[in-house]
Amino acid sequence: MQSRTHNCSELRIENAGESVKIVGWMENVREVSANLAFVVVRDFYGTTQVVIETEEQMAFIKGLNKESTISVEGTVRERASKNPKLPTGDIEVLPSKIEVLGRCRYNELPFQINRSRDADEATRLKYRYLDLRNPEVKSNIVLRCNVVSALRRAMTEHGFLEITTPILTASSPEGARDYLVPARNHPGKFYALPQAPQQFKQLLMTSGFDRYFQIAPCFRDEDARADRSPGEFYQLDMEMAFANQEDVFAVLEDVLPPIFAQYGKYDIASDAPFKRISYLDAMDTYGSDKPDLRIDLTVQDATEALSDCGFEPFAGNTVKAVVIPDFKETRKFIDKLCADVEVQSGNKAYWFRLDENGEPVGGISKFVTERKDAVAAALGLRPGCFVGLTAGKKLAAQKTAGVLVKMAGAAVPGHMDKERYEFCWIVDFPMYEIGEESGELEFCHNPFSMPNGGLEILEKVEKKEVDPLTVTAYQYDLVCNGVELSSGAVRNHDPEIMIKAFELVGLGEDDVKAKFPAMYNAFCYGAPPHAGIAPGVDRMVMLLAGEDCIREIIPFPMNKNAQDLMMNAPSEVMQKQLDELHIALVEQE
RNA sequence: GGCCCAGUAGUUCAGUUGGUUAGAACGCCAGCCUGUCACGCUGGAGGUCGACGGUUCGAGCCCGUUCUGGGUCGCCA
Repeated sequence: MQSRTHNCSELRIENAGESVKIVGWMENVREVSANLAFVVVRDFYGTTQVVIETEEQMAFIKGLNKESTISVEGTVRERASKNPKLPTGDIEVLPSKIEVLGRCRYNELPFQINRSRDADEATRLKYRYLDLRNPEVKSNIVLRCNVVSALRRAMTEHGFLEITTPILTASSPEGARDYLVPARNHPGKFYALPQAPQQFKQLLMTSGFDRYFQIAPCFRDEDARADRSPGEFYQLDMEMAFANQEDVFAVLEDVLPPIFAQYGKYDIASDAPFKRISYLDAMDTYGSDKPDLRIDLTVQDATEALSDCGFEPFAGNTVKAVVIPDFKETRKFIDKLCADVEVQSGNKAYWFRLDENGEPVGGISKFVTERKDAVAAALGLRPGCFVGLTAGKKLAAQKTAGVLVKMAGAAVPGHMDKERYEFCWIVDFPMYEIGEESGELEFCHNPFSMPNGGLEILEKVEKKEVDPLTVTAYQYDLVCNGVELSSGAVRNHDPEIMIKAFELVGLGEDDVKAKFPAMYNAFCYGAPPHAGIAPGVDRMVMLLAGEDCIREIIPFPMNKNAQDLMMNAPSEVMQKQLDELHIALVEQE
């Protein structure tokens, strides 16, 4: 006989009378009397009820712990009392033979399978193979498979070739901390795991491949966040030759909406073309370069109206305001909102309200009362308005206000249309910035991006005709519901412009050659203009699943400290291994 | 590395101003129950209150240190 004739979600009333064999985990036993019990068998596909009517079988089942795997041969029959809530609720299997396939040796599990999501996370991760038995947990992994498969299909249909690039490669001088791999045959030298296939894909373009993509593993040794797993993650990495920003946008605007519509928790996704917002506008209006366009609140400037009002934290600072009309929430609600903003942003938020007569009340209202008419005019206030305020250097005030917008949007009723996916492109990122530590001009993002204006604009900067801080790059982010899904750029494929871009930050041709030898050399042999982007697969699946924590959509996640509690990684290794790799450990202080 | 939150039964949690034997639900074990499906009923076992130190006649509760986990800032070309 076959190992099974049907899976656990297949049998229906039409199968009544058939001889079948099902296999799966013994999820539950409902013992109704001394010689009547119901056994729920669960496999990947669903559950099927097995009815126990003989004393012999009853004794056998009672000797088994739940979560053991069993096979059941028997006859399908119509249930005496049906369960309309289950697909297989009309039938049950009357067994002729029950076998144990894998005994569960424990009658108590670390957590109950169907409630594993409530359990302590460290325990879930240690027993991830049990956690994943929970259909609710498993479904996110299934979703991930479906999304990756759909992305592959769509990219292939758009003429992209999937090409794999090396995992063991060279350490890159800039960017995140690398994961290093000691080279056994080269004492003192190291490979690095790629932070992204960035240089390889640009080299593919230079090699004459026209459209490349890859579901690429990326490795960065940086600390975790709720939406950022430590160590490793996946990107839908893509690059197009002879392409500009619009070409890249067109591909993703074609590929993503159908996938979001089909696999997303919410049915509505933005139509193409997605809204485009310049970086500076995004920071001014939303206090964030990843705005959540489902929220209707925005940031206003209140520096002129309030910086000299006598409230110490505002003095000499930029002040930003988030106004919420017809505000009905309690003092307790406001305090929690401000506390949450502080935790999230690292900066304090302040507030006052206008009562029904338009008088400032609560929070810092005593600093506002004298100038209430001017403030109301500047911010467009009406009686009943709540005014959230942030202050600091311009960027800090903006970012804190941005956090306030997102938190208030989510918490105050009526300001967020949650059940949808709102995409936007953030464009025109600045090419340069003044580094906070160095005080010198530095690259804002990566140095591979083409400046808007090309060589000409850089020469003008050199001649002091143009402020370098006003130069923008063909650098863009794709944002969905306040999540940075993706970052990309039109690349700088011209060695001359590359050198000029480096010269402006005090570097030169030698630095370009030293830092990116392969790419620089390759570009000297005739490179196509090219552009690309790399949407994060994990973040995308997180959005589609409606999960707030990245670990929920990763099959075997690490904890926040980059440990795999199930595999016990990282772990110590044998001295022999260290010797082979020419590694000597020193005592840490 | 900084800051915030949490740690009490196998699991999720409650625990009053510091005061008798630390409770509930689920799970587990036993008994009962002939159509359950979150089965039901009765009973039972199960605790170094994360660890260490302190204050006190007395600490799950207060103080200090520390460990673990999560969140966040820094970091993430």
